Amino acid sequence: MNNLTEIFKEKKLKLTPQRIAVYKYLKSSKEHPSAETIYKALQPEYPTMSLATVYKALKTLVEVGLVQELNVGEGNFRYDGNICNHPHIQCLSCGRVDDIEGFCFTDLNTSIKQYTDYEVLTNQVYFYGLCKDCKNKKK
Amino acid sequence: MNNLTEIFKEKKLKLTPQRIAVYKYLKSSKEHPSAETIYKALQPEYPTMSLATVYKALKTLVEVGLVQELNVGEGNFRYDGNICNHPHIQCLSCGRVDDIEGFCFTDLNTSIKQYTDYEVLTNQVYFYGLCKDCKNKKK
DNA sequence: ATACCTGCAAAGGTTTTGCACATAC
DNA sequence: GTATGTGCAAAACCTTTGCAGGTAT
Repeated sequence: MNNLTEIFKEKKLKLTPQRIAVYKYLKSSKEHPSAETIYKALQPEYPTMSLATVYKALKTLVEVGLVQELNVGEGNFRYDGNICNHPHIQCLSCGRVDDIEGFCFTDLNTSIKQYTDYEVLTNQVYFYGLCKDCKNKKK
Repeated sequence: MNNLTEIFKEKKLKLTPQRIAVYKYLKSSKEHPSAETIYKALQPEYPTMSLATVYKALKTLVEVGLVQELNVGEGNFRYDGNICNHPHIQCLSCGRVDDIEGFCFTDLNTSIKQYTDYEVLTNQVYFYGLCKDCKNKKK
């Protein structure tokens, strides 16, 4: 939350209730929600906020580096309030997306250098499988 | 090409000129084209083929495992005729997508097991950076 | 006071769908 | 001959945009 205030002040962006709400929601959630999901979740508390505003707030937050955009290949984007570089895993059965903690792939950028003539800057690693619940249901 | 014939026969799918053209194009290309790109590329030789048919052909090819779908986070899908599990890299400047060869991440599924309660099945690894051409242009 | 942001509605881009006709088997 | 696939147009999604009015600084 302090990050938000500082960075917005520094970049001369306005700290509106809508932007705060979106950021707060992302910081408190581990669900990697889509814009639509965020919009619906904030609806009760911010009934007048529009979906377009959610999209605009997300774009701004991504631009200033407070939030990261994920694309697990569903045809839409998801957002993550945790900006440190960590892999994600999606359940092929129920679609939920979880963080994988304790494993950092930043060093991969270095290991991959010898296999490409690109200047490697970042990476995204996605795993796919079956979550605990869906595994149990199958039994 | 033999794969295509065999698998389609086995799954009782029809081997139409359109499906063959899409598959052949993907096998011959290293560009990881989108549906639109494939459609335009095949236009001269198949002027009556519709974009919807390209989409349907791609869906079928992905379903039977002859082609893989990529999502580098552009808001659309790209397709790859090379189905073995390899990482991709996209240029943040010009948007091109290249294969990274000589590096296989299948063993990552095993190494990641201790960090998640999912049953890990597959993964997708994307790198982002600057390609040779764009690096040189900047100088 | 004013530059920036919101909310609405409309537009833009990608992918899917329904249906009549065509074609691979 | 029949089930499946194609081509067209329309629809369904997700995301962006333009603009008038509102608000944080």
